[in-house]
Amino acid sequence: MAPRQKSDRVTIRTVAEDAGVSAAAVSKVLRDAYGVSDTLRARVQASMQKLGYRPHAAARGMRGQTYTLGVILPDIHNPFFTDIVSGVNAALERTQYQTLFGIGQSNVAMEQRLIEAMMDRQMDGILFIGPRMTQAGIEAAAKRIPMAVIAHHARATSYDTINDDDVLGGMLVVQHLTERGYRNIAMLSLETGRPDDRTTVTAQREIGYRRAMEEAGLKRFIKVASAEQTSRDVQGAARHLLEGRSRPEAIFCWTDFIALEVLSVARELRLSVAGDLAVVGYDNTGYCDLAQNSLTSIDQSGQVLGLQAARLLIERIKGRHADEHLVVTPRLVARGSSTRRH
Amino acid sequence: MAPRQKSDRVTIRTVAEDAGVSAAAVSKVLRDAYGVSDTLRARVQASMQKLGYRPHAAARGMRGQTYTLGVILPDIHNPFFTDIVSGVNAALERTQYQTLFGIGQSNVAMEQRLIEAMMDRQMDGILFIGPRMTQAGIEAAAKRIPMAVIAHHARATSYDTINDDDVLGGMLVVQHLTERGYRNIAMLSLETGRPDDRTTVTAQREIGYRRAMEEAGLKRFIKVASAEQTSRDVQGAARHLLEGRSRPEAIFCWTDFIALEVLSVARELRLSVAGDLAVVGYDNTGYCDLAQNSLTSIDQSGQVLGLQAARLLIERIKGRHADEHLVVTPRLVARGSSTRRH
DNA sequence: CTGAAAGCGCTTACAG
DNA sequence: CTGAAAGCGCTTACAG
Repeated sequence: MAPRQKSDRVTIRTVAEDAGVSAAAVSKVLRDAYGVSDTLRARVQASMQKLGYRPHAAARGMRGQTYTLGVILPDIHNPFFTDIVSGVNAALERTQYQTLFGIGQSNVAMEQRLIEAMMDRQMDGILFIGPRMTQAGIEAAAKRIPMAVIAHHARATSYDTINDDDVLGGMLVVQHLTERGYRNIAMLSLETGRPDDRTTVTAQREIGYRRAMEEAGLKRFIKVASAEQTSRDVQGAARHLLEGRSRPEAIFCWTDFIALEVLSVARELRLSVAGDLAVVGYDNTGYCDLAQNSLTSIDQSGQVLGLQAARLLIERIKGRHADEHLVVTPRLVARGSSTRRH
Repeated sequence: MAPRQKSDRVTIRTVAEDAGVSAAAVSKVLRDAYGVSDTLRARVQASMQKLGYRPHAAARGMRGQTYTLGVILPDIHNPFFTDIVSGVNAALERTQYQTLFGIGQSNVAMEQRLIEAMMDRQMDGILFIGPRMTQAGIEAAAKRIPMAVIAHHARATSYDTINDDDVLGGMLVVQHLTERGYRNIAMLSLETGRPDDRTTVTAQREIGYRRAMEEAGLKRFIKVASAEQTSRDVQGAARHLLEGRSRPEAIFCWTDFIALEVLSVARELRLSVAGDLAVVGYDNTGYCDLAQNSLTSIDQSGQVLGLQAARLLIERIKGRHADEHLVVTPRLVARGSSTRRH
C-alpha cells in the first residue's frame, strides 16, 4: 500500500483542535446529532471545510453507521436494471448515503457471498434485486441486516418487497394478443431449477398467462417452455417451439432480452413477425423502440420500483420493523411485433 | 439499526480464547503472515471454522487492508462491460479480494464522488473503466490510492492502463469497408465536450478512422459527427447524416449500442442495410449476432482487458510502483450489415 | 515461534 | 450545551 503518513490525515481530532472544541462535539456535528449550539456547529463546519476533512468510513463502521447501502444486481446485462438504478439514485440524491453494487451473476452461491461481504463491511442495509435465493435464505440474511427486495414475491415479515404486479402483466399480454386474433399463444420462461417456487417474477407471470388463457377459453393452447439466460439456450428453446408440431402464433417472453433472441430466430426461420408469429416482451427497455425490433412489451416503471425500494430501505434502517409490501401496476405498450399488417 | 448484542459477535478474541492462543496469533493466521507454526495455524483454523468466525472489514480497514476493490463503471447499459466484469471476476476468483461496483453515470462529478467514497471506505485499490475524467484528475486520485484504468489512453506514471488498440480498430473498420467497395464513409462518435482530449477511446478510434481514410485516398469523404449517449441525440445525428447532401454509404459507430440506433434510423428511412448503407459497430457485444441486427463489429475481448487489469491492480496494491501499460489487439468480425447481397 | 500492549478514527454513554 | 473516557475489532511493532 502507498504509505500514508500519520501527519497527512485530517481526523476528527485535527478538526477539534482547529475549532477549539472536543472530538465528541465534532462527531455530533458530523452526525447531525442533537445538542449542539449553532455557534459551535458553525465553528466546526468552518474548520472541516478549511481542513478538507473527510470522515473515515471504517472508523465510523466500528461504532455506528457506515452510510453505505449495498445493492445486489443479478447481472449488468439486462437493460431493465438501468431504470431501477436510476430510481435508487434519485431517492438517495440528497442524503448522506452512498450506494455500492454487487453483481450476483444469477447464482445463489454468489449472492450469498455478496450478502456476507456487505455485512462484513458493515453496510447499513441491502437492496436486493431479482434474487435467485429462496425466501428462506433471504429471511435468514434479513434478520441480520435491514433489507428491501425488488422483484421477489413473498410476504415475509423480516424484509420489505417492491414489485410489479406480474400476474396482471402476464394477463395483459394474453388479453392484448387475443384481442388481435392470436390464439395459439406460448410462453417462454426462465429455467430456475425450482418449478414450485412462486416467489420469482417468472412464476408470477406464468400464473397470469395461464389464468388469462383459461379465461379466454384457450386452455388447450397453454404451453410453457423455459430456458436459461444464455443466447444458446434461449435460441434452442425458441427453435424447438417454432419447429415443433402446432407452431404457436405468438410467444410471450419473460423479458425483452429473451424476446430479441426469439425475433432473431423467427427471422432465421423466415417467419414474418406479427404475421406468422407475434412476439411480446417484458420490461419495455430501450431496445423495444428500435425499428428492427419494434417489440411490444410490458412497462413496469423500474424507476418507481427503485425509488420506492430505496425509500423503504432507509425507513427500515432508521428503525421501522413492520414489513411493507408495495405493488405497482404494469401497462402494455403495443408495437409492431404484435401488429398484423393488412 | 437492528441491535446486535455484544455477545453475538465472534471476534478475533473469541477465536483466540477458544484456541488457547493470543489475538495476535489469530491475526497472523488470518492474514497468512509468516511466523506461525503449523500446529498453531491448524488449531486457530479449527476454532474459526467451529465458531463461524468472519473478519470485521471495518476493523481491518482501521489498520491494514480491507481486501476490497472498487470498480467504477460508466453505466450498466453498454453490454460490453459485462465482458470486462467477467474477466475481473475470473482474475479474483481464488483471492481474498471482493469487488464492489460504483456507477459513474458518464459524469465527471459522479466519478469524483465515487472515488472519494471508495477512498473513505479504505478500499485497497480502484479499477476505473472508461473514465470521463481527464488525465490530470485521475492522476490526482491515483496518488492517493492504487489504480488501474481500462479504456483510457494515457502513459501516466501514477497508474496502469489497459487498452485495446483503438487506433488500429478504427483503421480495421475503414479497411474492411473499402475492401467491400464503400468509399463515402462517415464516423459517428461520442460527444464528450472535450474535442482535444486524446485519452478517450473515441478520440483514438477517430484517429484511426482519419488515418485509414487518408491512406485509402478518401480524405475528401472524412466526416465525423458526434452525439451524446442518448437515443434521442444519436438518432438525431444519424438522421442529420443520412438526410444531408452527399449521404454516406457507410457509418462507423464508436460502439455497438449506437450502431443499433443507426440501424433503426436506416430502417425508418427505408434504406437497405449494406445496400444503401453499411453500418459497423465496436465491441462485438451479444446484440451483433441477432439476425435483425447482424452487425459487423470490432472485437476487443473485454474479458482479457478485465482480467489483465485486475492482475495489474493487485500487483500495484502489493507494492509495485512502476507504471505498466497493456495494449491488446482488436479484430474485425464481419456480418451482414456490411455485406452487399447480389 | 508467540504474546502483551498500543493505537487506528470514530461513537456512545455519562458526568458536568 | 459541552467534553473526558472507554471501547469497537482488528494490526503492528516490539519484546521475550
